[in-house]
Amino acid sequence: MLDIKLIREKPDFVRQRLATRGAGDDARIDELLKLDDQRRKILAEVETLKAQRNRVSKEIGVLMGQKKIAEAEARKAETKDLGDKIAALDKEAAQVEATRDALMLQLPNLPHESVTIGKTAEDNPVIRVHGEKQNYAFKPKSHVELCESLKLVDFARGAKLSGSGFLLYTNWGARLERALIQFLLDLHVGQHGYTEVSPPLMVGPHCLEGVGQFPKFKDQYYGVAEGDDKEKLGKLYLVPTAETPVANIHREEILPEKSLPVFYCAYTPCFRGEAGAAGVGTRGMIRVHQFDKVELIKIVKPEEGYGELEKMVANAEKVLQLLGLHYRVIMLCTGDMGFGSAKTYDIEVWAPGQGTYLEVSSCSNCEDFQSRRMSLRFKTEGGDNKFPHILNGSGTALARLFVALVETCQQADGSVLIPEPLRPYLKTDKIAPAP
RNA sequence: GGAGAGAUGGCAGAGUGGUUUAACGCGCACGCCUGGAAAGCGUGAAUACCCAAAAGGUAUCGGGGGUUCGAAUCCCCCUCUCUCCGCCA
Repeated sequence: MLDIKLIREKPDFVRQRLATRGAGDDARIDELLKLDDQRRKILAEVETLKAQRNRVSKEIGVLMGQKKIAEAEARKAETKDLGDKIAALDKEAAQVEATRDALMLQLPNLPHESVTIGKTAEDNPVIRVHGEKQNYAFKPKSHVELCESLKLVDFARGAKLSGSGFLLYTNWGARLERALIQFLLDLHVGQHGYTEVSPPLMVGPHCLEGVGQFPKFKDQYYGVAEGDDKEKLGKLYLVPTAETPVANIHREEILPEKSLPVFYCAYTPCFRGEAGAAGVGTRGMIRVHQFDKVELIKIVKPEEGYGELEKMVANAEKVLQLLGLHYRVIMLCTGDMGFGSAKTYDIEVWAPGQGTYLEVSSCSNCEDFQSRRMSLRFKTEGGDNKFPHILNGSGTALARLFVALVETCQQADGSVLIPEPLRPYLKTDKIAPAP
């Protein structure tokens, strides 16, 4: 959520920054300014009336204490209609405020000034490249072939259970997935200073709203567990990413300044509807409805936000470096960035069997956009309350890391050679076809 | 799932319709006192919003609604916590 004061004071600046995303939000800014003005006028009026009522009520109390009943009754009659006026204005103010707030929730974050202006993914600049595409003495197979021949994933039976886009990992495939999760958690917790958390996999709508996934992308997520009484319990949603529960851990809190920065690391499965997305339903593991991910979250002071973003990207890159995978880091241009982000880097790993780069990590600084939405603040030593920057990054997404790993490490004989750092976790150095 | 109890400031805890402007205490910050500290004394200290600012005002006693001139207090609904029973990985 943007700062209403910023919109009030610098509407042209806000309009101009929003325009770099490619959406015309001018009408909405105008509407917001109008509603904001209305609300303030009503408030000024109703608060004056309330002050008057409070004063009279107190006087009546004093008269009652002095047993001057007749006088008290007279004052009561005098102020009888004050309450009706107040109730009407209160209602009006609440309506205007609700409309204003609903509109506020729909406005995306302002891109940071360092972000490249652009429209689509083609405008995303490549920031750096690590390693290079390997040469194979044979034609590298796709992960689908490798998974079938090595019996790592049973695509057909996964689809039988839950439809296309759901994976049944089997035998060494299941073990590789588990080994990767463990490897990633140990790396970030042991080497990079994150604290591991294991959050609920279902969250209320307020958490999705807090990180900016609601209200705009409501049909992307799986709603479940409506409970006995739908009206009563409301809906819970399967987490689309660990960011949703973990970034919300300190919602509606005021943290002491000395408790910052907070670094969290969490493994969860991620559930996504992927409604209308290209590639769902095709074979393979590139785009699925459920995948595993290890997520990194940072809550930091505003002045540290962008420094910490660079470190977070480096933490995610370390994963690929240790596994010996070729990748590149790109910056998302203004038109391609997510709703809540002010600046985003994507890490794309090379998958030789696919002949493409796959996005395995997305690291964003949302600045105070999310902390405003969830009302998370910290108190400075000077006693001021401020909104911290909240950062999120994948470290990394698993299904695609799995793909890049088996495709990159495949051998001429059809086996997959396990990278050194992963061997203690998988307890083998090679996955070979059954004889 | 059943029964009961509860939710008040950083903590603890009074407060059953009107000087409550939320007592008393502990803890915290600052000041006085002191060689320095403790004790003692004094002052301050929540969150959001309105107002250009200051002064001031409004709201908030788990959340929402109601009664009333006036609600922490009375009524209704909800959420959460604790105890006991049942069920259960």
